[in-house]
Amino acid sequence: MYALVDCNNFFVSCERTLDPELKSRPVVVLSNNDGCVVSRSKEAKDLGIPMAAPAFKYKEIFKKYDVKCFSAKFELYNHKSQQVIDISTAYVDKDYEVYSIDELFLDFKTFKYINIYEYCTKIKDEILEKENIPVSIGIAPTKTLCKVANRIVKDFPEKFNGVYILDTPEKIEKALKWLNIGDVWGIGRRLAVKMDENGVYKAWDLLQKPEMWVRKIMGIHGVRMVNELKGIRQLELDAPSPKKSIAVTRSFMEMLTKKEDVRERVETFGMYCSERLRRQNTCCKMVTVFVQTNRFRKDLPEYRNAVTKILPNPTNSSILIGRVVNELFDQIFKEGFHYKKAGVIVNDFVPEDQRLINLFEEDIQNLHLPVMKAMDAMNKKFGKDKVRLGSMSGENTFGRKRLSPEYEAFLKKNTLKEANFRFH
DNA sequence: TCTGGGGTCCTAGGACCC
DNA sequence: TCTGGGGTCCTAGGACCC
Repeated sequence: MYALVDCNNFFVSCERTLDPELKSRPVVVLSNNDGCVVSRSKEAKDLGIPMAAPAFKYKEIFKKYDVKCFSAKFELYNHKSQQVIDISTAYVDKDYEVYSIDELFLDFKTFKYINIYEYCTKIKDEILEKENIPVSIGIAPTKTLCKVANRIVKDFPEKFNGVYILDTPEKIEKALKWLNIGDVWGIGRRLAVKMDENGVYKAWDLLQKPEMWVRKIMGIHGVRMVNELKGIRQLELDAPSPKKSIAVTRSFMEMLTKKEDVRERVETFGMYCSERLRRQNTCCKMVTVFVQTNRFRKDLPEYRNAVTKILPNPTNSSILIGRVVNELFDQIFKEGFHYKKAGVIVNDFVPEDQRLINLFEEDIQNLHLPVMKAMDAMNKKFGKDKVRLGSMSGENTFGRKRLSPEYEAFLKKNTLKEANFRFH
């Protein structure tokens, strides 16, 4: 059996660990620029605030019901995430997969004589007691069914007390006849529409369709999904793997019109990409830069463009990537537009020590690397962006509201102790 | 006035090889 | 009139996830 440990409205729960007053009140966490709702407490969900709701459209509701709003604090969430991972994985040794910032799978294949339900209840209780984070645990023979079990826990809180196990064909059938097809893991908006058009409303209905049909409509994913729902394992635990692409992209609080302002932003994004490359000891062979205007402002001229360069030599030097970013930026920037968003994406990675060097180009990556690593070490010790390149302003042009005293204290305590995290 | 950010995988089609 | 057969690699776009 697998178990899926899933933190309940994770970012909101993290906020509640800083301020117990928030308990049982409506709380939401907002994205960058305080633009969208990205986490909602149960009370906020009950008010009808949807996921990804633009905050400005819900101002009235926030005010009327005194919904507490917070800007996202990723240092905190990553830290809490690691605590939850540490507690959970102590129960299974090596058989786990960190699936996202708030979810992990545990594998109980080597546990023959324990009561998994009781065991998971202990995990849940320990996380709540030590970290003050409520979690739901779904147990089942396949990952996809774990998702179903987890859903059941969340939808019937008074009935299942945080843990549910799908361990018999009868329970599985009942669950699949209950679950809407759109809520199956792997069915997104597009597929949900197609399913509806073909009379597939519940997860169970999908199992009644011929394999050829599933294959045609959904591809190989669909065939695997059906088997997983039947309890036949198709998805194993994935080992942690280095990333295949890294992106740093931001919307700006205010639209930018000056070329040099936008340039400063993309250069900074390039440096963050370089830092993350060095953190996993890889170099990239491709760099992409994009810029775009505000797609919601139909009254202003729209422009979006992106350009990619294949590097002569793989690198993770902030200086070299910065140069490329500059060059690409000059190619696509056009005067006369109001820019709202920009980003840098790097991909096509090779390990730092296995680079193939172009015969005809000078290779200066190795000259830069010691300086870069020294910079990284200092920033790790003294805090993000303390040592930076001259082209970075060191200021974020996106807004984050004033931080609470509890959070300032948290940051201070954790400056020297970088949370060991990995974005999914 | 105000609309997030960061990933992965699959597939079809084109370019190219012998 | 008749126009092979079998591959690989790359890319863009679409779908999904959190």
